[in-house]
Amino acid sequence: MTDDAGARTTVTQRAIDEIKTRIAMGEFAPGQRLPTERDLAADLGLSRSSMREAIRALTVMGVLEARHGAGIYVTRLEPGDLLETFGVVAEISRGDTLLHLVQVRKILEPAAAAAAAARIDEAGLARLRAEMTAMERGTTAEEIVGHDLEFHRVITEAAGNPVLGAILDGLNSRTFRARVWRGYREEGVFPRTYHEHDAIYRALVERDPDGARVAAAVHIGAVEEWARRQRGDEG
Amino acid sequence: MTDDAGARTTVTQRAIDEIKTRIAMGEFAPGQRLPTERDLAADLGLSRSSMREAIRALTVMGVLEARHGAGIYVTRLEPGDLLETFGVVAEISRGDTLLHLVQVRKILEPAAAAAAAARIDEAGLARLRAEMTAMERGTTAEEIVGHDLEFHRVITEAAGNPVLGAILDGLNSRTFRARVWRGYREEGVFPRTYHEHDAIYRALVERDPDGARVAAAVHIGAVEEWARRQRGDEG
DNA sequence: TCGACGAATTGGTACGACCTCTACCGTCCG
DNA sequence: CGGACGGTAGAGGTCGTACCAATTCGTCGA
Repeated sequence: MTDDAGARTTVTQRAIDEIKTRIAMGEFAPGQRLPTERDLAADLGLSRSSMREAIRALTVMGVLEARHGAGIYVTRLEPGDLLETFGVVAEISRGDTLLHLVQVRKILEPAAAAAAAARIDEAGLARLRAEMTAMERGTTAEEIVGHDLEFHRVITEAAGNPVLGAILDGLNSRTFRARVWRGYREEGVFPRTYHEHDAIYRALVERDPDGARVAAAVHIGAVEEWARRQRGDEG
Repeated sequence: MTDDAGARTTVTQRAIDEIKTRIAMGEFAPGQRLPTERDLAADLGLSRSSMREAIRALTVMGVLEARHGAGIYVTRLEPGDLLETFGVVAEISRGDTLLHLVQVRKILEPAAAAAAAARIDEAGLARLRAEMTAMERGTTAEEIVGHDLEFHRVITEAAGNPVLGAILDGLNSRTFRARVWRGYREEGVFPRTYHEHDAIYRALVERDPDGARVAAAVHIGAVEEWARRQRGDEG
């Protein structure tokens, strides 16, 4: 994909690619400050307006960070920064895509649970216990969902793969938000969720990767079933 | 997550969120045409420059598509459109993150292969055969990598989950693969790769999900091993 | 009837002006 | 002498206008 020599492409797009390339080449290192918008525009031979569009795009992508009055900086380029847009995808998606999202989660979450079983420490287990009880005691749907989300976040963190964690974070946000709107308790899903979480927790305590994998698969399977029923009448 | 009433946030960011929300709410449907930049800016009470930045950001995200002279349209909002930025992550990432990316692929690819085993048709199998022979006959690294990429794409397509396919596509982005293969050739791994692909292919022919899963895991495992060795010494 | 021209529309680019926030530095007071 | 205050230059944020370029579509002429 050699850039076709400035052919039919917008100036802004070229600027985006240029900056991206310079970062990939190591010319702009993580955390480093970039030249000013004005200098950068002059350097690439385009107007500040266009340069700003390019910078904004890269900012949304999580590659750059603009600090008012201070300058433009390259982010740390960690998965969490770069995969933030993943959550947006989940939020905008509708219909069958929602189901597909859950199915991907059904693949990743068990793997994360298995990895976590081999690595989680006592502090992590304690956090899981705390989230579980907090979830039981929660009153508002939003509160309960928040602890549910945190429960999963602790596990993905313990899995030790930030990329995996960032993806699952994005995947979860949508599912859980939907649950808030729908009202969690209908159909008595809440107690079942507790037991599923408990099963995952116990497997982690026993450092049983396969047990954790299965328990997580069961849990997400239930979510998938829920998503399948909801399909189509949302968004 | 109620938008904090125009607190400390830039005008452009508000515009991005506003459009995003309207799409999520269904006010702007996939494929639909939006008002003109000028109207949109007036509607949200900001300048056209700022509105353009917002639109550009959403364009890069794969949510909008601007057609010169024609107008701005919402994309089909399919996973392939939205997850295009995922490839950027792979292009920019370095060090440990590269390893983490491969590890995620190691989770997803076997699952995709297993799903494909149950669904792939004769045409798909024929394409796999074609890519394998083309890869054998290829001369340049780029050519070979292209067929390798296509081989995997056929499988993920057959898996029937566009989200999964889009993620794996991003993980396998050209630049990323090019970097992998650059080092690969020196070690004469080509023949081994062929055999690994062949193992996957045979499992698919026999409609053996578990066989396909294992074969794919072995294949990606080799890539992971390579990434682990390369870790750290690449810009 | 149909094709070509041209005006209106719409995104793309460029300046230039001004505002707001940040960081830095010199001065003044304790 | 040292820390707090305040000013100032520099950077991003916003705005408005003007003009370019691609598309669209209606109109006019062959």
